[in-house]
Amino acid sequence: MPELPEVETIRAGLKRMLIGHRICSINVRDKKLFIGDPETIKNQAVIEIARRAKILIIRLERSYLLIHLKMTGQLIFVPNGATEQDMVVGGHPDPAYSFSLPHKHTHVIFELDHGKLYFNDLRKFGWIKVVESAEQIEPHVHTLGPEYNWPEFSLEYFTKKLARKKAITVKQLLLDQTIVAGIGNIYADETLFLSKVHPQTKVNELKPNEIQIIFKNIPTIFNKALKHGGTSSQHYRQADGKMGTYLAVANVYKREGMPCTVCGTPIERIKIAGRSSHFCPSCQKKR
DNA sequence: CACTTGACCTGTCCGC
DNA sequence: TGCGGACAGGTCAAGT
Repeated sequence: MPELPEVETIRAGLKRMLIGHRICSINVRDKKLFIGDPETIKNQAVIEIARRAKILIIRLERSYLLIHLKMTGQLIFVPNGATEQDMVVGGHPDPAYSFSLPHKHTHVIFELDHGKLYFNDLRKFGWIKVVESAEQIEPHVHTLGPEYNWPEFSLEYFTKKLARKKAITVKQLLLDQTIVAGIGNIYADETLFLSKVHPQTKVNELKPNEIQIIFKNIPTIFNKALKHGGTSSQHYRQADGKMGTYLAVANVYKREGMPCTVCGTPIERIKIAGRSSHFCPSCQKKR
């Protein structure tokens, strides 16, 4: 679930809370999710926190921590002196999705001089990796396409990339991280709704004006999601444990059977290449 | 090379 | 109530 807006929200939160603080100790409870030697990052201060696509890059004095949350990963910081009540985070209307820390899905605990950073991941797809130089980050980012707000992500670039695709649908295209980095299932659906393009439309059937509209709507959706602190349907939480609020303003994602916000037609859900895809059959006509 | 499928995990939900 | 199976969806390796 963490897509670009979610990871960026976590990055901003961690930056606010962790910069300048020192890692005192690391408790790795599941070694499978932690690549590298935890001892090497001990006593290093946090210098900067960056992001590339859905990967968090925490720069320490002599090392980098790379973190991918995949689907159910969480990074939550709890300051020293937090009360028992502060420890119960989540804020989900269903108490089953609120929790205190640590719990059975807490796999790594970073103890800093002013509090603890918890890495939780129900499905254990996420990972944390320690590297010693910027060069060692390269293998993890070299296949990624540009960020949505880089000058490299131009209409010309986007059109050119599309021209090399044939068989795939526009939904699959948006999920392809080598074209533009950071889009996942939620914002692919939301972008296509805003663009009035059916998710099953083949890439080589897109009209030039549709390509232009999709290109323009990618930043629109990302910026809207960032404003809402991301989408918390279940697991995603911000770095302070709070939920994101995008779901309340989503047009199609998780709205199967509910009326389209534009025309009232019930939203439909279909499978495209194994992923669920939500769309309005009236606003997004198939062809 | 373009594209598809399966694997990685664990919890929830649905139908019988 | 229990139980099997589908589903959640980011990414990569392996297969076509």
